[in-house]
Amino acid sequence: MGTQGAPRAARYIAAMSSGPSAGAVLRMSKLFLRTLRDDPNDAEVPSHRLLVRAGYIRRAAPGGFTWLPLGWIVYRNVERIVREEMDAAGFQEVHFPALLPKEPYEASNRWTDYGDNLFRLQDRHGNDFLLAPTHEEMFTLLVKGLYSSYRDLPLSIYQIQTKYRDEARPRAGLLRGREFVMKDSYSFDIDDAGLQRSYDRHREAYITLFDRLHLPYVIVSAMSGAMGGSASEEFLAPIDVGEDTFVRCTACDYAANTEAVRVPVPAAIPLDGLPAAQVVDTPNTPTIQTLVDHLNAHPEFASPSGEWTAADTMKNVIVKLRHPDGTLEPLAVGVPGDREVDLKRLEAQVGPAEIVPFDETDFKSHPTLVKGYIGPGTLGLEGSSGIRFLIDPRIVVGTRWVTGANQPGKHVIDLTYGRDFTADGVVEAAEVRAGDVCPDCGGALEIARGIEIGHIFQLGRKYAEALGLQVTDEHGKLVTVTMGSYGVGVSRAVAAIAEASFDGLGLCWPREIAPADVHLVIAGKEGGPQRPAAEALCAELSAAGLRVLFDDREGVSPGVRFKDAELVGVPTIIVVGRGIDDGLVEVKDRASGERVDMPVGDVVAHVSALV
RNA sequence: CGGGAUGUAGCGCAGCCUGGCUAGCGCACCUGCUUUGGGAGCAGGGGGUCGCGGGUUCGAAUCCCGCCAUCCCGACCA
Repeated sequence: MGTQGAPRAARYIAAMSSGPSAGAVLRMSKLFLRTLRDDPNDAEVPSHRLLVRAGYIRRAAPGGFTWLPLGWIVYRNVERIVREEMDAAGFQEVHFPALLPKEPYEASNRWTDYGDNLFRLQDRHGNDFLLAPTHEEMFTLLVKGLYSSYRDLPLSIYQIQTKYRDEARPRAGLLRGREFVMKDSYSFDIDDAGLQRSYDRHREAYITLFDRLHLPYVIVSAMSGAMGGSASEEFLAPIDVGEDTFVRCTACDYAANTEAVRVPVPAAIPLDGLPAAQVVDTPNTPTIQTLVDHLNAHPEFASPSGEWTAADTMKNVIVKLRHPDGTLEPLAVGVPGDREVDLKRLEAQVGPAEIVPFDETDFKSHPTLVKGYIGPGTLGLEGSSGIRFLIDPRIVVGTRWVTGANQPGKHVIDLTYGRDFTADGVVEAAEVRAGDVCPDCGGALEIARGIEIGHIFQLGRKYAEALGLQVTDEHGKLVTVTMGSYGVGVSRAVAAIAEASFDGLGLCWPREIAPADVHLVIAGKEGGPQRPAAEALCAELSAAGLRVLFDDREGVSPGVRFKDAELVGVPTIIVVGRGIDDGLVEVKDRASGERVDMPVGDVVAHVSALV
């Protein structure tokens, strides 16, 4: 990505204000650091385990961590890189409070839509406040207060800020806390084309950013969830401890969050000549498996393919939607019987409503529903139950199904969509499986896990409308601004980088992220030539602008020093040991484990070339 | 929010079932001596509201009740 003149100045300023402290020396004899020999009991994922063991972070609260000196250096390196790339893209930094009044969030409905994940509190007067989970409302109001013309747009501004979410279950250390740092940007444009350009600029900036952070990523189509809005993509680091499940095509570059996967719609089948639907006795078959077994055990029910399978059946699942205003609405979902309804996918489609189970009491209040034998006849807004009925996209005109006949012990065979039944709409709620068909190329999909490290949204006009952000266009008419929002988990990125780079010995940082360029180790008898030689080398490295972590501790055995150096994960380890009598020191690459002896006089040039 | 497990020194753990001396071990820490290329040895030492609150008992780390926290699996979410 190219950088123009003006951004370069911004880059310089950012580097000056929070730069990587060229030439800094951290002496381990003085450093506030204690490494742990054992894994902390409560840490499960590698990044959490190693960051605690290596003395980078320490748990301070449920879902909250204290950064120790090494960790804080690493954190600031990540933050600096994020800032530099935002500035380079021409975005401007602002900073909001985290503690905010409720009113803007009431205007956007997020005070309620965000649910229990929002930290709410009151001041001494009983006024409601929140600890912001993201800042769409505040950015919108800020722009509204200052700008009023199309001439001022486009605009993209960002902040790097502590965010709060009352997670049901904080876990995995830095990967999911209740307090975390996020970079959030917002774009403001006059029209959809402008929004698309702003979105694309952020997308490009994120690609540059994550490349620079040495984070592997997959860009997947996503749902926008509680943020509202339409187009949305996630940057996922494909790492198994991640909590996001996504699919990717094994043949083309299609990738999507499971919630956003679109099922290819099959072609309709002509209705002419299809067999008529018939109601048949299927006693004691309330589940798909019992139904399929029964059909196969009775030859009079001839299957078109020779043998009945769950895929020949249609399963109708009833749930309730709880809308943000608290009202409950029953909803029927029809999916092929060989697939479960994925409640997460369903919820993503019907948001902001939540899914709650349809229980025995609900069945009693809907007497036309026969549990285990529910079928389209009773479903639908026009049906006898009046329950809205949504179906899987695979159920197209001409497809035939075995499904409930709305009588105990009876099913209907060859019930044909478009002839015998219809639905109120289509919904993507069936589970996604490995091997499913790619909607782009028809290849096979695979399922993988990832850590969400970035998320970009085209919000559209939701917030601008709710909060009245309008500007005059070139004709002097008021138009509502369209917005985008773009997040990067900064503190999470530290853990994600650790996850992407650690090995069996410890952390293994990319150089620009690492707390130092070199880890200088003294390995020799106290009083021997090693210490003075190491001190001299340390001074030279520092003078050359290299950041040095210097293990100058006394009375520490070489084994401990080596283990600590590997655990801490600085990319280059220099050992001043027994070779010093011949003027040699050992230079080891942390990642590859390669070590070479070289004349002490060559070290500065060697390491400088790596940086 | 459901199911399970756990909570004892900075970290890792034993003790609890079957209540009873001063609550113990390893690592880490302090002192001394030895050791110095892969988490050293010996000797001595400091450090504990046994998660919190209530109860039973002559007596509670141990038994009972409640709460909190942590981890795992679900549910939910950046």
